[in-house]
Amino acid sequence: MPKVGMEPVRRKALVDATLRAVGGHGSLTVTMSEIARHAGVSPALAHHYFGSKEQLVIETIRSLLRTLRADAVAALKAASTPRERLSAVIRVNFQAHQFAPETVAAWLAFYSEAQRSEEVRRLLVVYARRLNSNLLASLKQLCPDDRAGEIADGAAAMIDGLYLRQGLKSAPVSIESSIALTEGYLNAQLAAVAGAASVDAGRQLPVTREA
Amino acid sequence: MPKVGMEPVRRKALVDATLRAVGGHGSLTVTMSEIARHAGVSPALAHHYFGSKEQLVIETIRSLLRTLRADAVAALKAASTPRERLSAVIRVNFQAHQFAPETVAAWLAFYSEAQRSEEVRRLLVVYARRLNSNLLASLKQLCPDDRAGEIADGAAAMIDGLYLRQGLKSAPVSIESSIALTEGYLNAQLAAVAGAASVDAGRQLPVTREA
Amino acid sequence: MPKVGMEPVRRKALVDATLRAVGGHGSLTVTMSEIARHAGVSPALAHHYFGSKEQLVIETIRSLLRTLRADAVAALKAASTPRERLSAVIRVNFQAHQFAPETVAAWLAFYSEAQRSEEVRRLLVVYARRLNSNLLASLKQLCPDDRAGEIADGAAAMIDGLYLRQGLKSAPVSIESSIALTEGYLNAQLAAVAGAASVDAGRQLPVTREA
Amino acid sequence: MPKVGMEPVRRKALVDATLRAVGGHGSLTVTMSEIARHAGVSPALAHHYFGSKEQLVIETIRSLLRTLRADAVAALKAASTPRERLSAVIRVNFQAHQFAPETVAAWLAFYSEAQRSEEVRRLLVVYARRLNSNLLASLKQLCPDDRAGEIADGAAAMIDGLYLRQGLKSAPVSIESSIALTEGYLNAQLAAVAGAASVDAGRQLPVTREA
DNA sequence: CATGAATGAGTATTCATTCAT
DNA sequence: GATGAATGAATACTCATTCAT
Repeated sequence: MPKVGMEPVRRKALVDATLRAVGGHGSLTVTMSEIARHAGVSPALAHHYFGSKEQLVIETIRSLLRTLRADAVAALKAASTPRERLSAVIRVNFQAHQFAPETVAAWLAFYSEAQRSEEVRRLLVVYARRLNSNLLASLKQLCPDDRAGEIADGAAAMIDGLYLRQGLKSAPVSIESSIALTEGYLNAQLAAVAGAASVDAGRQLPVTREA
Repeated sequence: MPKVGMEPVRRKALVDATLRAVGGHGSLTVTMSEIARHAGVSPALAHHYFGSKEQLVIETIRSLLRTLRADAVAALKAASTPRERLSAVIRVNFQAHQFAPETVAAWLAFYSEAQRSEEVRRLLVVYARRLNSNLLASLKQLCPDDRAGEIADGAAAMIDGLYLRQGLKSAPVSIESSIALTEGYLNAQLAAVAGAASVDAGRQLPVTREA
Repeated sequence: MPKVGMEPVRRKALVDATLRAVGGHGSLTVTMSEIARHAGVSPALAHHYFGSKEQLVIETIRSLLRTLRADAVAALKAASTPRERLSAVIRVNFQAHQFAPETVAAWLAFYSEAQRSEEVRRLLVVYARRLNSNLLASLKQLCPDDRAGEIADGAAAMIDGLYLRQGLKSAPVSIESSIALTEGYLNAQLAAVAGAASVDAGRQLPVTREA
Repeated sequence: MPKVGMEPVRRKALVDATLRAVGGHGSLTVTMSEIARHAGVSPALAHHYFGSKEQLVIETIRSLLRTLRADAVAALKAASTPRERLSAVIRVNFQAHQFAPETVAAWLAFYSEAQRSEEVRRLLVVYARRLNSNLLASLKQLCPDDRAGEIADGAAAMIDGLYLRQGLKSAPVSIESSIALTEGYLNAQLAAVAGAASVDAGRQLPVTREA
């Protein structure tokens, strides 16, 4: 006996099932039947709610990004200095759930799908831009704008690369090491900027412009 | 009009066609027919020479890695100092052919496939290890072993991450910027090591051990 | 217009269609499409319900053997003496449906398949054993055990051989002749046993042990 | 360097290879490539000499029957009485080579093929008729014509049936048992005829009409 | 709300056969 | 005389999707 008000429950179950199935399988070649089985419903129901596999996948990516954004917002709120905010961003990206092999595998599959689906590509670009701008906002308070942009690009690339290697499973880079590596990058780059700044101190404004 | 001695010609044509087709399509869901069409032969011939799609894909990855290795060997030979060798490794990875959107897309597809095919995973792990050890060999001549390991991991991650972003196409990180970013990372890390070394100069051997 | 509860209907239709198609074609090289057409459904549905052609064939053999067993059980129940039971077994094997050219052709195809499929071989061995033991049970009540075994083997071989010839179509051995031939074999063998027994009467127990 | 006069050599090699391959595989689904490999030549050569797979198979059956006939002729020549000739026929059919699992499997495959190929059917019918007439010729010298016909049919069926069971491999009927069973059948039937004849002695001519 | 039933459109793979050399 | 090269046609099997219930 079908109950009313099941729609949000089913939608969430299907989205979660998709993430799990795609993650477990490592690609979007999972069948709708398998996804539906994970969610404990019939494949027909998945179509009923999402219209197509493509849409279900897109909703799943959206959901993943939503979570990531919420986590980032929460972490940023708890940080008080620019440097702390940078660490917060890094921590969020490497938190256990995101860095789990399953999730990483799903990310990979989505990146791959981005080659074909314009909408998926757009979503991933949005994610990439947000990561960059999160880093940039804090970095601009610690160094000149042009350097900030470079460092943000470098840090973002390193984060993504650490994900990629995690996807190969055999990579010996743990969560802690990943965080340490990224922090180390930021420290070294900021130190270099600071060193240059102190040399140039007579001609240039201090780069730290804490709001 | 069949001619003798076509086997190597066809094999190469098919491997190239696979790279192109997978790259263009962004995933291994390309059909054998499409690959064969790219190579100007019938799908049956692809099976005749490679036995299965899986094997054709594996040969294609092997071929890609072979090229990359040959390029690396050549570049390393032309470099004379450890620091130059590091730059050589970076340059090879970002050279135009490797960094072309098509090739990058193919790489992504292969990484995704690694989740399912043990053999593909093994090949990619070999590549990852080689990149690391290429960096490591030079770094160990410029800084203590433990730091060398960390810097190698960081640089490798950054390289892979820059690839990933390249795959999204909308990323504004050009070949030159990618190289600059990675070089910047190495410079900053090595500078940090050198700074620490000069501070510790009384207790520690100089880290530069140019052969 | 899909109706619920169709599964058993479709399964039966497909099994029947397989028997007909294999029988008509004389070998398992019939295509799934042809079988499905016989059953009035799509090839995809056959796969949906049976998973593979191999399984569909196996289910078909199982069904054929099930029918044969049920017929044998019924016929044996109606017989009261050992000799009548022997006749019942013979009659069942040569009844019109089993001896139809189509069914015989299917049997041949299955025997041939037994060379490749272990499971098919097992099923046919089960059938062969059952035929033997059906004959043996009655024969043991009419003659010594060792003779009973031989006669059972001979009768079973004759039955199978008559099938084989029926498969060639041009053989002029009708159902009635087939039955007469097999009955004749039993009569002659049992007569020989009886003759020998009466000669040995002084030294040996009577072999007839009617229950 | 191809040699002249190879044609008969190649033809024989291919026919033998076909028998072996079909026997080993248990059906005509063996590929031409496999047959050719067995014969140590290219598939193209098989076509060159036989035109098609169908023709190669037919030639193979023809060759098998030719051998069988030659063996029968030789065996019959060595026998002097009708009863000995019957034994000779039986012995030939169960001689080691004919009764080898591989050969039996090939026979089965041919019987199955007879459902589709008119020419194969004709060949097998010829074989069946010859077996019958070989038996019949001798039987007619030992009993009245109508009884001779029945006994020949029975004996032929039994021989074929023993082949069929041999094809299932698990059948415990050895060459010797098979011969004994068939001889036993003939003995019992002939004894029955003789018994009836002696009873009818006053009205009927003696059935033994040794030439 | 939910699903069993059903299929069309595809896809890798196989294989007998052809042909230029 | 012999074969490597090549393919068209076929076939089992898959899967997203639809629809009546």
